[in-house]
Amino acid sequence: MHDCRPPSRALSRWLQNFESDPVDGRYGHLLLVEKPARDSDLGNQLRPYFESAHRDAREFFAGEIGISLHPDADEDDDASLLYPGCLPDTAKRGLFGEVMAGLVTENYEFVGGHEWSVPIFLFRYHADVEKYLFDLARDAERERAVFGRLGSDFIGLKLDDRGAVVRLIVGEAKWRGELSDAEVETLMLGKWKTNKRNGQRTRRGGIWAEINRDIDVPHGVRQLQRLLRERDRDGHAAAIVSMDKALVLRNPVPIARTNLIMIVGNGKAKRGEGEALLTWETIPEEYTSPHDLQVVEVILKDGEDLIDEIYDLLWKV
DNA sequence: GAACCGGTAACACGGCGGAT
DNA sequence: ATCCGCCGTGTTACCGGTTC
Repeated sequence: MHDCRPPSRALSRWLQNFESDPVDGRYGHLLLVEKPARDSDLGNQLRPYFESAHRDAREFFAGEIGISLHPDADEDDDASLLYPGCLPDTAKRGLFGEVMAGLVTENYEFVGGHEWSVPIFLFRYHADVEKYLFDLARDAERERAVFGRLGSDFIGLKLDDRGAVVRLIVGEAKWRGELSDAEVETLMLGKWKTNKRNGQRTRRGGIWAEINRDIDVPHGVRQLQRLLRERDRDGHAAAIVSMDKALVLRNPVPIARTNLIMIVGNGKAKRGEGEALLTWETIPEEYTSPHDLQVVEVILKDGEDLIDEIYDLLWKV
């Protein structure tokens, strides 16, 4: 289980927050900007949280692929094959965004003031990672791109005092090396596509489209429930039951939901002080879902260096 | 019904050319 | 010279349509 508290003090030293009042009680916007001087020890301060977030998947993949996690396993080579450090850079960037989504959810106050908990991360369901690791373990030369996780990137829960789930937070996390205006627009609205027949250009996909059409109880909830059942059946008995009620096909019991959009990356060169990527004064007009919306933007400088540093540190002595 | 083709989806980076 | 917008690259899986 994921049991590491977010490193609050490290976060407040690292990031400056620009918080704005919720709009209509249902839209929250939080801008987090990296402060000029990054603490040289920051990687170490974030490391326990990242290890906690990836622990389930690491154990799971090691078992599936047939690699021992034991330190004196006598096969030093195995260390280089271990999740998540062995993944290609692009995959690590994506993972970083997803872990950060959990980190900010647990650490900052979001729209509605709910208290969120992230019992476990869903990284083991990153099906293509498993295949990548399997191939890599048998052919060290093997290098290729890793296909992204399908479905929602991140699920968090709000539990009542009996431990039942009363609200979900469903997150979509994106990393981009350069958060230019065009890049953000593409991210939110989708890529330009040209219709071959009439030559018309339209945008397709994007975060807005994805989040607007997402089903109320996404597949990630089933995955989360399976994980809880396997890892901590007794500790989360009430949560498992309440998720069952929401997941049945006939007459499901609805669970309130908050959507989270998490954009993390390097700021564009000509970024103004406190400048946000998305509007915060009003609910973005592209958003049509009835659920509450929380946007978090994390603006870094040379974020790749930090990501590489963190993932190099994980599970190293 | 099986086998094939092309297109789309998801993830992110790299490079080109034009604008500042 | 630098920044920015746009398009192409690589990967797996699944969709619909066409052909045998």
